Amino acid sequence: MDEQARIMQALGGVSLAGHSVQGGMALPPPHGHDGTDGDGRKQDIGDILHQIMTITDQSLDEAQAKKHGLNCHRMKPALFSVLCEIKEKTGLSIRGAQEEDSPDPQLMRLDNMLLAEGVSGPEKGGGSAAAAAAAAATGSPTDNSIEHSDYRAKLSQIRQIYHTELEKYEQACNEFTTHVMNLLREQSRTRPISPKEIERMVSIIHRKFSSIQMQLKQSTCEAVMILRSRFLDARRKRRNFSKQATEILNEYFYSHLSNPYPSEEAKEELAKKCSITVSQVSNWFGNKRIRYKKNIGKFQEEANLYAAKTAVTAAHAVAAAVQNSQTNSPTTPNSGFQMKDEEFQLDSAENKNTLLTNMFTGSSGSFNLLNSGDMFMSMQNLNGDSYQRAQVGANVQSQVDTLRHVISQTAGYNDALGGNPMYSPHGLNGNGGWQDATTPSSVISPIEGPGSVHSDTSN
DNA sequence: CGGCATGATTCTAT
DNA sequence: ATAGAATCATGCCG
Repeated sequence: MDEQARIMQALGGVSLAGHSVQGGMALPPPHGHDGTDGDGRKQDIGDILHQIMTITDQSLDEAQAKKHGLNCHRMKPALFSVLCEIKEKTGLSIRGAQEEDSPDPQLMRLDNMLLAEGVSGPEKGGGSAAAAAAAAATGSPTDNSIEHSDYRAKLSQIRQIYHTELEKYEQACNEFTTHVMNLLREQSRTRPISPKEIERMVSIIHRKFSSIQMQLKQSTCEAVMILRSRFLDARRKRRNFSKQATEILNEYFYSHLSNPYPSEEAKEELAKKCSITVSQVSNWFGNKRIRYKKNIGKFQEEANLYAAKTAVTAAHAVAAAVQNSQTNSPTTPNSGFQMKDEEFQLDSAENKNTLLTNMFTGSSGSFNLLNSGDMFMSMQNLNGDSYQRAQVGANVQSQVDTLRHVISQTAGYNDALGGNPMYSPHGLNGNGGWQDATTPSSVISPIEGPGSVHSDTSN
């Protein structure tokens, strides 16, 4: 554009002095220069070219002075009228080139996509905090923002680049437009330029710049598409959870075998613990429940393993609790989870219940896992026998009753244990479904007294 | 490479 | 909206 300006200036400044062409308008060749003396003409052209080439050497003042000189030239009005006349004749053909600027469908598509992807349009994010807020606003909890944080971060990066570039282009466009308009206005003193033409020139410039913008938008769209596909691929690609994560999930599953439906809070906690998403936790439990149910026998070993693990964990916890019982306020050991909801505390109590039962039945060293309600349930299902809860319940019950007393004096688990002395395994019923499947274990009535028979015992 | 394990997705029923 | 069930697709291991 510098060049263009220079040339325009050169033409405006030089052409009249050189008695030649001005402002791109064709003039009839001056008389006497009809090719008879080729050398002289070449000389003239050479002069003009030289002047054009050296125009940059002129100072601004020099150029202004020259321009002023031209404007004041006595022949200027005459030339101007000639130019007007010529323009009258040629103007029509120029008009024909005018076209309506209909909205480009491709550009519209790009715009729509950028808008849909949140690249253009109102500020939807930018920062991760804002992204999280947006996720929360759309109704999806923290899950989405975690899952998509990487995607969002990349998207916001693209967005930022896009806006920076767009701004740059707009600025450049405005600058150039202003410059051209000034030039044209300036030139309108020496040649006829209507405001409409200036307008047209501006629209041409804008079109050129919008085509550049379109390229930018296209590139941005491509970047978003690539990001998207990569993100989706990554999501589709299955990666096994870490061993630790699987362990944590299994621990929870088997310690809540009676009702393996973690609450939202529990899921979030598990997700955090396992460094996975909440939906992954949900998937895992969904898969686990169904696969466990399908083939309990296959999972028996695993169940035993985790029950033992849970018991050991609880053993440490209770041992600590008993040790500290004299001095400490009640603590809530909870199998490694930092759960604070009532439901989980109850389950923790269940674990202790198992442990203490084992301890008091003399099965030191190896745990009598069958005394765990959940484990019992597992065996029952494995054998396909009817659930003889009452018998075993009584067996456990006597021990638990003893223990309740001890515990109530030591760690303050009175409520939890008192509420569920039977260990109430809301387990698989005859139909192969978990009893009270949709009811969190926390709803296990704390009012039920010892020996009361839970409704699901009939299964 | 085959077969099983497992995480994800989809469809259906509630 | 959620769980169950079926299914897909990939990871892993012998």
